[in-house]
Amino acid sequence: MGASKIDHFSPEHVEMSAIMKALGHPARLAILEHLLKVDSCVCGDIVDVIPLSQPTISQHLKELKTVALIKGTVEGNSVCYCLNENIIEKLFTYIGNIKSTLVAKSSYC
Amino acid sequence: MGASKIDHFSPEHVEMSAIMKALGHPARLAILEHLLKVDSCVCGDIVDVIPLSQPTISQHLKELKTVALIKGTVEGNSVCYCLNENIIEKLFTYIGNIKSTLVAKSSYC
DNA sequence: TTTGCTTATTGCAATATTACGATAAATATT
DNA sequence: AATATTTATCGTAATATTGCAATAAGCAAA
Repeated sequence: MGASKIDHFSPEHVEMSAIMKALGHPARLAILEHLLKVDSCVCGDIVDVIPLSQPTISQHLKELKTVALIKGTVEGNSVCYCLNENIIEKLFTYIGNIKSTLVAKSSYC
Repeated sequence: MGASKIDHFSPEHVEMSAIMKALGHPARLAILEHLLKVDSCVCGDIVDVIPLSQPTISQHLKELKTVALIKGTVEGNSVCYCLNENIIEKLFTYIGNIKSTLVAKSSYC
């Protein structure tokens, strides 16, 4: 096969894993942090900052957009990208739940 | 090409993205949550709980082990898997930093 | 030591990802 | 209108991932 059998898993697992997967590439984490660092959302400069070609960056941005980790709004000639706080929050909450359940549990091996 | 040019990115981005990538599959999230739910670490039953074959589960476990999200200790016949709190904590901290920076920033588009 | 049980590995097919050159599409400027 | 600028898409090659049947490897009893 090759494709993951996502129909066998819960919607929450499918959604969360898609978000994690989108963050599962150093370039996409670098894009995320760049968007965080830069004050304005004007974002053609991502290509200048990250050592990958313009088409590749565009593709990575698309993947981040697909899971709604970022939003992009057209602004004249260029496109302004910025982070979507909601999705980051969702991810934070999910990991936080795992963490606290784990701490409460304290059965190790 | 095809392989990601990880040598172009910071060690932190490489490490964090590897952890995220390991969680970027519904089966691996399901494994994680199962380990969290079950009180004992005795874990041959993952195969019974998740609708994938034994070799596939074994492979997913290996990926989680590679990034140290889980630990596995041999226990007689079987292997006992459990979560590694440190890595979960690390992930939580990383996302938390992004989140709080984002909140403090409040420049949207 | 043979048998059974549990987990890992191998080999392979199907599919997905990564990366980029070439090119298109859309808007700005001249 | 012609040109420049910016971003997206297409096409393609290289590599990685996903999944499983078959099989190996390791240990526990009998």
